[in-house]
Amino acid sequence: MKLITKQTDYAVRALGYLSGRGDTFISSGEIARAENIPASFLRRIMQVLIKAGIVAAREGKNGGVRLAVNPATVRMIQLIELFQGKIELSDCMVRKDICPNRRTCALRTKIQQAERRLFQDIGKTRLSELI
Amino acid sequence: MKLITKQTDYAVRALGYLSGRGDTFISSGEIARAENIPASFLRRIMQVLIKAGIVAAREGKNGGVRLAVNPATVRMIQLIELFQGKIELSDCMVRKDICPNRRTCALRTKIQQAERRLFQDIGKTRLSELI
DNA sequence: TTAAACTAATACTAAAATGGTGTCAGAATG
DNA sequence: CATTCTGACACCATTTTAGTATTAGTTTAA
Repeated sequence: MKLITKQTDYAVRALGYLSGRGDTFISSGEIARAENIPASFLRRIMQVLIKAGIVAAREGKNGGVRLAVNPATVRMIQLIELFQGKIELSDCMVRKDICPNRRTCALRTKIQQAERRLFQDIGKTRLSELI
Repeated sequence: MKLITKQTDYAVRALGYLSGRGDTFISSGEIARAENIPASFLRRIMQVLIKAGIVAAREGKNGGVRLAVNPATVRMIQLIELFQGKIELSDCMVRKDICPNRRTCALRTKIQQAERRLFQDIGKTRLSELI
């Protein structure tokens, strides 16, 4: 059971790398080499970050990517949801039909409690705190 | 992203059912019907619980399963690890070679914090609290 | 003005995890 | 001895995750 997939992990590392490089555009290739991430995989990851507005891209030679926001405004929960989808915990919260005694399902309550905590802990952590 | 898979979910529901039935042996089939769980799937799940010593089985006609331990001693973390494996969070904690700057990896620290909390919240929850 | 170094977009494949089924054997019971 | 169970697996389908590749288009610099 993994809480953080490679995509999220790679994204954090790439963003960390970028945050140390100011305003200059860095190529995905350079990041991939430096952080030991498969290059084409990282490119796809970058495109997600670009569409999310977290990094900005510049095409062409000497192009690349750079942070588009202050690292203090990027939260782990945003990255996790971007690459792993919303935290669902268990189907019984999503597909309400499958749990016969849903109303009194105590597991559900417990799990929701845990969810709230998880949001507090890794969720609200800012990218700036990681670098 | 899911914290609880169906196997774990089914296991909890089955154990909940058993906990209301005292010392008599109940067939997997009956539990499956009552809790709306695919029968053969539940059978496989029960075998795991049996091997883990959480339920005891009796073969043959009028056989079945029953709780082998006090529900208060069964913790969610045990069930999660049984069916979903240990909580690993990210590879950078497991395969120490892949993260180049592991020593100062701040994500690692944060994630470990979250892990501890997660253990407290759903992990240490007792089966008896869920039923 | 063209080659080189980039991103954009997306299709594709491989591997692993998850969810679910089926079967054959053997034990207990009535 | 037929029925109702578990034991022990092998098998399959689907989804998720990881990773590769390809074609097109943009920018720059020689």
